Amino acid sequence: MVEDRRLAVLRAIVEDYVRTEEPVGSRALVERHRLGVSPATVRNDMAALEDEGLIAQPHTSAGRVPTDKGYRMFVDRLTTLKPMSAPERRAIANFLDGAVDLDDVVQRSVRLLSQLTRQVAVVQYPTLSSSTVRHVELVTLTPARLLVVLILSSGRVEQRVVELAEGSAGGPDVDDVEAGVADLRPRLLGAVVGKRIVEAAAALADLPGQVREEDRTLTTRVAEALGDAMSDHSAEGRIAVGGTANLARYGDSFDSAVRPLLEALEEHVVLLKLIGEATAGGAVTVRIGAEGPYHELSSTSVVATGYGPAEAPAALGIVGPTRMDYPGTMVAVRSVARYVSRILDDA
Amino acid sequence: MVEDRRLAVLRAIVEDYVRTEEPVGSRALVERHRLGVSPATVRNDMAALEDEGLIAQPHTSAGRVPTDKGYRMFVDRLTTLKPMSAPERRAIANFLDGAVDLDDVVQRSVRLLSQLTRQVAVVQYPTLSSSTVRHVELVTLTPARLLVVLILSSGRVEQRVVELAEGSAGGPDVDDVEAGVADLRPRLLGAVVGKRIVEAAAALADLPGQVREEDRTLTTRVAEALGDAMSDHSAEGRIAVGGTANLARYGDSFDSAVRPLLEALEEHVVLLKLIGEATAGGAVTVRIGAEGPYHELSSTSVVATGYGPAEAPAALGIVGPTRMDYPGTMVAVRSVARYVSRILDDA
DNA sequence: GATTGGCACTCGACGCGCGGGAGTGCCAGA
DNA sequence: TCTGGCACTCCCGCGCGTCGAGTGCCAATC
Repeated sequence: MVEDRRLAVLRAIVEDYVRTEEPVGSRALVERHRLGVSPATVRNDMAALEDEGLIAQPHTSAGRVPTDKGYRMFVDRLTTLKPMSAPERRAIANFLDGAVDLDDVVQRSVRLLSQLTRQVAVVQYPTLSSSTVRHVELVTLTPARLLVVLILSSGRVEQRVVELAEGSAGGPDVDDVEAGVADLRPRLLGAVVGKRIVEAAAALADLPGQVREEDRTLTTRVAEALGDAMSDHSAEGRIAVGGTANLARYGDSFDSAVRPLLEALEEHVVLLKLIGEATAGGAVTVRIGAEGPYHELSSTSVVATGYGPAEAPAALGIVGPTRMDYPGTMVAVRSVARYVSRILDDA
Repeated sequence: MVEDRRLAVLRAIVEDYVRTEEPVGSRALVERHRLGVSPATVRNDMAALEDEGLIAQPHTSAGRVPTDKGYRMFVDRLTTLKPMSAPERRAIANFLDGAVDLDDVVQRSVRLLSQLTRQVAVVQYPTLSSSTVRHVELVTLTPARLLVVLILSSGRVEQRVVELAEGSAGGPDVDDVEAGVADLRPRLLGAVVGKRIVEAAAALADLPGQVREEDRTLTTRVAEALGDAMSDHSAEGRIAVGGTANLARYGDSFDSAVRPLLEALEEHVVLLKLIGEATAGGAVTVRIGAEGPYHELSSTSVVATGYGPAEAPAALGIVGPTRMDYPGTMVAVRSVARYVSRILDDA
């Protein structure tokens, strides 16, 4: 009973503080939330909540502010995620359905997510480790230069340029190269098409032994380039960031909060780590304030989730101040992730 | 003589103000710049400069600050660009030489530029209107779905998925499609390979009439997709932005300066326009404060230049506060543009 | 035992007044 | 044309007093 009301008070404090950005006092609380008790009672509850470390006051005789622990409690115990309204869902679907290719899907997702949440959005490109090789194309640009194009089932295309000239003085003969390429092409396709990236990469190693002596250098170079392209983008996905303009809404605490965040946003590796923990399971993960390893980001929270195929999920989410609308943000993140997953399935 | 000294005073004011970020007074000026005259004389010069609108004082009895017009004069008449030192050049070369493909070149350029200038860097992807079609590849993903890959001489790769199923109830027959593709492939290559994008797009229009009746739908769809891919990225280049963290150094005037800038940075069209004026000629262009059409950006300057082939240059540059080190920034922009151009030539 | 009203207390926000000091403008003399 | 001197302006920082929101605690009440 009493315990219940205390949690209600906590919830009210979080909600008001998120809205007003100002410490909230006992009177304002009872006025806005019909708690059915007097300010004095709320004060007692507040004292108890403060003892538990869930709220704090910036200075004596100021209102209360939720601590990280308080937000955590709020998110874990006090949040019920309402599904989005039908019009909202339709808007999301419309926005994402216009995408023409994978790049576009990611770009649109970032944009959408940042607009929905009014925070900085981060979307990881789908990881490719589980995608398969759809096609490989060899194009001779010049006699001494070969373009290798790798097309994956995810729709992703990687390309590498292979130099053949170095070493031999005058560069190789045009016809030799063409002949070599013609010989190599079917073997290459046979070796890798349809396989998962890891397996395809392994199969590449055997290729040089299977071709004519004079094509060995060519084959080795091509295999290297392909292996490079495969490992490059299977290991860790690239990242798209959007909605940086929302940082301008960080009213106070600019230096302490925005500067390190701007730096983190450029360090894609850090970002990846931040949102990457969220890929497991279907749930939306929330990291609040200093809970993570980056103490510079102690006043920012991360709301993220995985999307895409269950066996190789990518991450997507937002980064914002600890003082944020968690329920709304979580719903938005979840919705976008679902729609993007669906689109990727269809593609 | 007198005129010369006045300009020297202006230069000194600009230099000091850029360094200290504070209005500069007559005494400090003579102390730091060995002008050979007394503060009183400098004061007279300052009054004259103020009459000409080149400097202003934030309030009575404060030091002077350059106006946009003052910066303009400084840039136009008082700036001699020193070439970068050998080690600096080598550092740039090293940094850019590691790039593996076009994307990487652009990414690295943005990064390099933002680090050199400590400003927000913007690099336009090379425009493709003048590049030629190197290769087109058709890959059947499923019987009802075809992947069209367009490879350009610039190293850029575009892809589109073509749906064949809609309309016909059960979807087309596998063999039919394969046959159609086999028939189409050589015609397609013959029609577009080696041509500039514009010409290739025109040639596409004639294709459907040249194939067998039963392949007409297929051909039309493919031609549409290719045309789409061509026009999409020939009209206006994409843009890469980096060094946003440098915005955190905007000491004062955060709301008035950083917010609109952050917004502009997300509007790539606006950015393109900002730096795009700079493509003509080899020179570095400087837009100072409100000289441009965007009055929200009245306290920011743009330093940009063209790079790449003379007949179809792309733009690259930085955006920063009007109070910036113009000579240093201009040299950095110029150097990076030159190196990138060279790399693109080689590739 | 929980709740409530009352009351003293704390402490930041705000407005005000007041030197100090940097910087200017102007003038007379060199 | 330059220079030293001098009066003037006005921002900045400081200290002070007031105000008010908010708390903590206690005794009374349900």
